[in-house]
Amino acid sequence: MFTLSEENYLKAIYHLELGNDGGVSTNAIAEKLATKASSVTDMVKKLSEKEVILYKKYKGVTLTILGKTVAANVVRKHRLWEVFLVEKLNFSWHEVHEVAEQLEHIKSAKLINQLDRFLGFPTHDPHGDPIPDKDGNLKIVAKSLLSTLSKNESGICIGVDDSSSEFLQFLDKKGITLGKKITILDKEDFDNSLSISIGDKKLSISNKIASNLYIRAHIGQ
Amino acid sequence: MFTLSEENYLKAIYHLELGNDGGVSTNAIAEKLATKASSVTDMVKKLSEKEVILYKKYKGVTLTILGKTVAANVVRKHRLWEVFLVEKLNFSWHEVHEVAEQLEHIKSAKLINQLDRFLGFPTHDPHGDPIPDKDGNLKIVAKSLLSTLSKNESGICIGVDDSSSEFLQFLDKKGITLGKKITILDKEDFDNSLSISIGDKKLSISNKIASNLYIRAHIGQ
DNA sequence: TATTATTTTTAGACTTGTCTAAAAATTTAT
DNA sequence: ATAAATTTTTAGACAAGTCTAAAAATAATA
Repeated sequence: MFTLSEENYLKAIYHLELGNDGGVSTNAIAEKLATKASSVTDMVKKLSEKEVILYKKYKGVTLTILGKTVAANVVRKHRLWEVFLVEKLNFSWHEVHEVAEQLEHIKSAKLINQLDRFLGFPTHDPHGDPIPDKDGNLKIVAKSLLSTLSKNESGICIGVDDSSSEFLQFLDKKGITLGKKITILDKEDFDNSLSISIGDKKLSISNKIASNLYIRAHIGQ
Repeated sequence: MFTLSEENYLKAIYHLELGNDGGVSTNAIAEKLATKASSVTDMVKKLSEKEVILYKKYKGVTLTILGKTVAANVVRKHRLWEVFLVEKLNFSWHEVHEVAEQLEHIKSAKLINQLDRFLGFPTHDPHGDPIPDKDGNLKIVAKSLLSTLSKNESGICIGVDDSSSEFLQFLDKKGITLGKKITILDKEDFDNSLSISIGDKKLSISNKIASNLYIRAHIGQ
């Protein structure tokens, strides 16, 4: 069994490993968890003894199979709860993270299995991130940034890169939500801003926005 | 804001105050929380400084208005989650306590308000205990122990006194659940056991069982 | 490659919540 | 009302998780 703190470390390392291939540095973990490098060193020794990570002094860490499973399970719980909050309790997608951070640590296999069933076995959370299955495997969907599409191409909005509360609230305001079809009407060369159609609306978005929206390719009109 | 441990102490004191009128003793709290009296003394000092309890050395404690509100809110969350687990996730009433003990500490006003709405503003948990409202008030329903009814009287099963897992599982097995109408068919003088009808079944129960079942009076047949 | 800069670890301290053992206060019983 | 039993508090210790400051290792640079 793992403490709340241990679970948070494992989750942080899990996310960092997905980004950078190879070992995860002490400083990277410290930054992600808003803690100090010395605290990370302490915890990393403990997790190493529990055989959920491999650790060599000064060489960073990697998750073991066991560690990956534990971490993926925390992520699974986090994302299932996010679905619950949005689908059943009418939370907006920018409000769910903080609460899911707490709910992800509730310990009960039956709870999470029944929640999964209750929600209809969702595969993605409200931000478009995949929900690991019971064994920690996740279904990767080929996705591109909206900014990489060309004029007249279109796709379905399936996720965000930046999931900060500010960005999500911005998208809400513009009416950009998961599952909507987006078509590139025009691209401006001088600032790479885009004219797009979404639903029955047309709007103009900056390249920065377009570089934070993931799109699944969509054939046909 | 209160820590998990502080919330558990407040909840224990809250429950003990409902039982015994007057101050709650250090030992009573220690027993309820399965901890040592010395630990209770430490925590009680801290809670006293936070002005949620009144504490005089050697004289036991009582909750302040603030303390009562905080405690009732934890109980409210506990019981709402229990309803959720039973009504939405198909838990049995004997399985909910352990999970609700964890869920009751999740901090989010929106979460609990929306959960309340989602569940249809329930007034009682799956064991028949009242759910405090947002201000900590609870609706007391006049109730009697089944063992106090006379022959040919009947009532609706509205709760249990002993909510141990074993007792609840026993009731499940016998088909005794909340909301069912129970009629006393006969009382045996020598051991105070009862013949009752519940639903379309007849069964015999000991006095011990009958002294752990709460009944709301039910006029007419 | 020698020196500087950065990263990581160690050493020691602090907080929270707990414990044991002993002292003090209160209650009970003779 | 005094002694015995019980309850409660104090004093000191411990584990988990964190911190600061300093030392050690690694990486970068001239």
